[in-house]
Formats: sequence, structure tokens, C-alpha cells
Amino acid sequence: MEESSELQSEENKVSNEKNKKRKLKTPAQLLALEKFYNEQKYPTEEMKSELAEELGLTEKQISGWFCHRRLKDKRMMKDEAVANGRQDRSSGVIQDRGSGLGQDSCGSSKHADYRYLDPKEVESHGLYNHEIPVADMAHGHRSRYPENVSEVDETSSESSSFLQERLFSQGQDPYDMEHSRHLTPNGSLPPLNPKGAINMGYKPSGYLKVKGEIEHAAITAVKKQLGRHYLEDGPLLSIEFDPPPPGAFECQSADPANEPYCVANPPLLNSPEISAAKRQPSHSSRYDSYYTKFSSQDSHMEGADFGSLHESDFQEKQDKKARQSTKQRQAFYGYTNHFPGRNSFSDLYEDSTGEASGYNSTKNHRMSTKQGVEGMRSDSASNHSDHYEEKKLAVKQKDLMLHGYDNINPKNIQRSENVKSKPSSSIRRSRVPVDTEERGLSARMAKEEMIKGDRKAKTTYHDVDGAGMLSNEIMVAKRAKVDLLQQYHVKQSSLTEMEPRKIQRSGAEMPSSFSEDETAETSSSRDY
DNA sequence: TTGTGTTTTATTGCCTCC
DNA sequence: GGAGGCAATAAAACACAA
Repeated sequence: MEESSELQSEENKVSNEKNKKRKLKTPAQLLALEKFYNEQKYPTEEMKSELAEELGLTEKQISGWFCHRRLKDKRMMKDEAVANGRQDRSSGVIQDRGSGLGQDSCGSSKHADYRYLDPKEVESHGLYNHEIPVADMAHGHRSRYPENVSEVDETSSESSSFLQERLFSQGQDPYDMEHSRHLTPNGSLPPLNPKGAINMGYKPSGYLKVKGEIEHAAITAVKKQLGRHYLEDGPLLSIEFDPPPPGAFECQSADPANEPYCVANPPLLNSPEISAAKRQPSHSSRYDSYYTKFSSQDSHMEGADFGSLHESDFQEKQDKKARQSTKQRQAFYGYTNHFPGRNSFSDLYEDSTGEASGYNSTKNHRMSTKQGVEGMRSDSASNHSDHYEEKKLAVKQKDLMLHGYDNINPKNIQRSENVKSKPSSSIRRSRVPVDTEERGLSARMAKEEMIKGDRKAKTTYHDVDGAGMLSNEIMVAKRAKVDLLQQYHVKQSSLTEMEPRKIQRSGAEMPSSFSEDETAETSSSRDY
């Protein structure tokens, strides 16, 4: 007995020493976790296990991460709710939300703060919005059913841009979204959490009891706000790709002063007809920023060969930048993530590699609001076909959800130039044995660990976010300057070999804003 | 370089459900 | 009672300003 306890303490000691210092998740791990989280807020044991295996983490870590992630969501939701509450008071949008449920203090001490929503009500369907105004929350229970997705969208207004960000950033691919939200990688219904399963037999309780009223009022308010046709039973908003009507980019609100987002990005927020894919938030989390890293890389890859640009360094810089930017966007932390459907591991795969153009639509749409507008202006219409192709591709990749980590391998990034011409190749490659994937991931992680060691010495990559947010749309505009960029990259590459860090810094300070943001900006602004 | 604030991770205890 | 989840807490990692 004593011996065993001693042994145990010994083990604990070892274990404690092992875990004495908390270990940050690698970007790849975070990316995968976020992806998965977007798809499943409450992963099943199997999922956790699989995820743990894939990421080289323990199930405990996975569980813990998800737990904290959910808490984080709640915090953000709460903060956003507070912020939005104030905003609504001034904007008058969806006021009923505040009057109705906002003050509904269910009294429950533990969950009172989050009375807006029982995460389990909506989580499994990726509609677990950060800041879900009560009115929007009212949709929570319905959001577990696909046909109601669009309604959720429509209840969100610019006042809840955060919600939109989440919704639309997640829903670049409505088809996909629809598909995967309800299908696990196995093709079965997404495993709701045990409680969630129960919730399927939904019985309104608490604030949900009054959801009907709120919901209606909210919808009405949004309708008013939108001033346009309200799709009640039609397809998902994001499915429609009708070209934006004239004036779609104009703020429809009579009081733009109270709608900062509207000012910044009118179409993104006020035009339900605009593809959700277009409505990408400018605010993103650290993770999102990280996503953009890949996006950025993709963009670079498309325009010029960045393979020589020490991708690891670049990545790390971006990661660092992402972290920095997080602070500035705390209030808008969003998930920026995609609809669950889009967030399969195949997406991760694409994310990480930048290989498949399919995800370009996702991450590229995670552009700044300004960029979003410009992107749409520049060639949103012309990209419809691309989007469609991407969707098809994404759907095909559904069954690959849990098998794409090998593609995180940086090597793949260098192949990204071939992506557009060989989208299917990425799919094929994703069907590699798990062990291979794990090796790839491990290699990647190892590399990242190495990178971390070097992190301190690196400088911030300025405006990487901007670069990362580069969208397909912007890419079109950007390509107009591809020659210029190539010239620059060539120079940079050569210089990088000589003095990587220094060059990268300068490259970040000057050109990132020039070659990415400004390029896209100026290009698109020229269009108008 | 250092101090401070923020974010992320790990741990623990409590609660709810089965 | 076990499992899963939430919340609180501590501490490490990180970012940033002085």
C-alpha cells in the first residue's frame, strides 16, 4: 500500500516535472484545434482521442483545451454582449434583445453570466456564436437544424457584427457548411454532446421560453435594418451568388454613425445577399491571424515564389504578429471561423498548406472589412465560379476531415503554386495513411518547436494580418502587380539568404503594407 | 533590460447527468 | 459513482512600454 502510494507519488513527481511548465500548443495544433472546435464545440471521446492522436497531445489536453476554449468563447460572448448592449442602445437595433433577455437574470449564479445561451444548445452546429444577442440566441435551438441557418444570419445585424463575423467567416462555403455541420467525418450526424443529444428533443427553457417574441422582433428589426427582401425559406443566404445589386455597397442605415462597421464595410454587414463568403471579418483572433498566415503564404505563393523566404520564419513572424494583433482585437475576438462545414480537417489541410484553392475562399475571405469591400468590388462576381468549384472540392473533402495533417508539412507550402492547377492532388495526398500524416505533423511540430527557439530573435512582421487577409478577390487585383512583387520577392529572397531576419523585417515593414494591403487597396480603389 | 499587463495552459473542485 | 463540463485559480509564455 505504502509502496504503491510511493510509486504513485513518484509518478506524479515525474509527471509534474514533465508538465511543470505548461507547453504552448504549436500553431499547427492550435490550428487543428480551432478547426475542430469550430466544428465541434463538444467533441466526443472518440473525436478527442483521434484529435489527440493526430496532434500528438493527450486527451486530457484536448479536453482541457476545448474546455478553456469554450470558456473563452463565453467570455468573449459576454464582453461582446456588454459592448453590443451599449451599441444597441444607441443604434436602436434589436433593442428587444436587451429589454427581453438581456435582463433576464435567470439567477443561476454559475450560468447567469452566460444566460444568453446554453452553449450546448447550439454548439455542435458551429453556430455557437460569440456574441449572440439574445435575439440571435433565440435561434440557438433552431440552429441545430440546417434549414434554419440562414435565419440565424438574418437575425444578426450590424450591431452584432461580431456574430456575423463568426457566422460568415465560418460559412464561406454554405454547401459545405450545410453538409458538414450535420455530418461528422464519419458521415453520421455530428455527435452532440451527451446533453446536446438530449437537447435534440428541444424544450425551451429559461430565456428560450420567450425566444419567439424576441426572435420575431429581432428579425423584424433586421428586416427593417436591411431594408431588403428577407429570405425566410429560401436557400442559405450565402448560397446565393447573385451579383450585388447597385447600392449594395452603400450603407443602408440611416444612422451610419452608429454603425461603424457599416461605414467601414457596408456590404459586408448589410447585404444579406452578398455571399457569406464575402463577409469576412476584419477582426480576428490570434488563431485567425494564424490562419491568415497560411493565407498570406498562399497569396505570396501565388504571386511569387516565397519558398525561399524561410517559410518557418515567416510563419513564426506571422504567428507573432497574430498574437500582437490579438490584443487590438480583443473586443472582436471571433471566431472568425468558418462554419463547421468548412472547418473540416481538410480545411486545415488546405489552410496549412495553402494548397487547395478551396480554402482560399475561406481564409481569403477573412479579410479586413475594407479589403472585403474591395475584394468584392474587384471581382467578387468573377469569382463565383471559383467559389463553386471550391465548394465542390470542399464537399469532396468532407470525408477527409480527420486526415490532413500531413499537409501541414511546410513542404507542401512550397508546392502551393501548383494548387490551382491541381486541386485534386491535394485530395489525393490527403488520403495517406495516418502514420504518414502523423509523421508529417510531427515533423512540422518539431520544426515549429525549433522555430520557437528562435522566436525571440525575430522581429515583428508588420502588417502580416493584412497580408494574410489577402483574398482571392484581392489576389486578382494583386496579380496585376505580380511582376512588381516578384521583383521584390526576388530581391528579398536574395537578401534573405544573406540576412534573413533583417530582410524579413524590412520586408515586413515596408512591403507588406505596400504589396499586400495597399496593393489590393489601390488596385480595387482604382476600380471604383 | 525590466516591469507590467494579457493570454494561454494546467490543475482542481464543484455540479449535473446517467 | 463515474463521466463530462464549467468555473476559479495559478503559473508560464508572451507582448509591450518605459
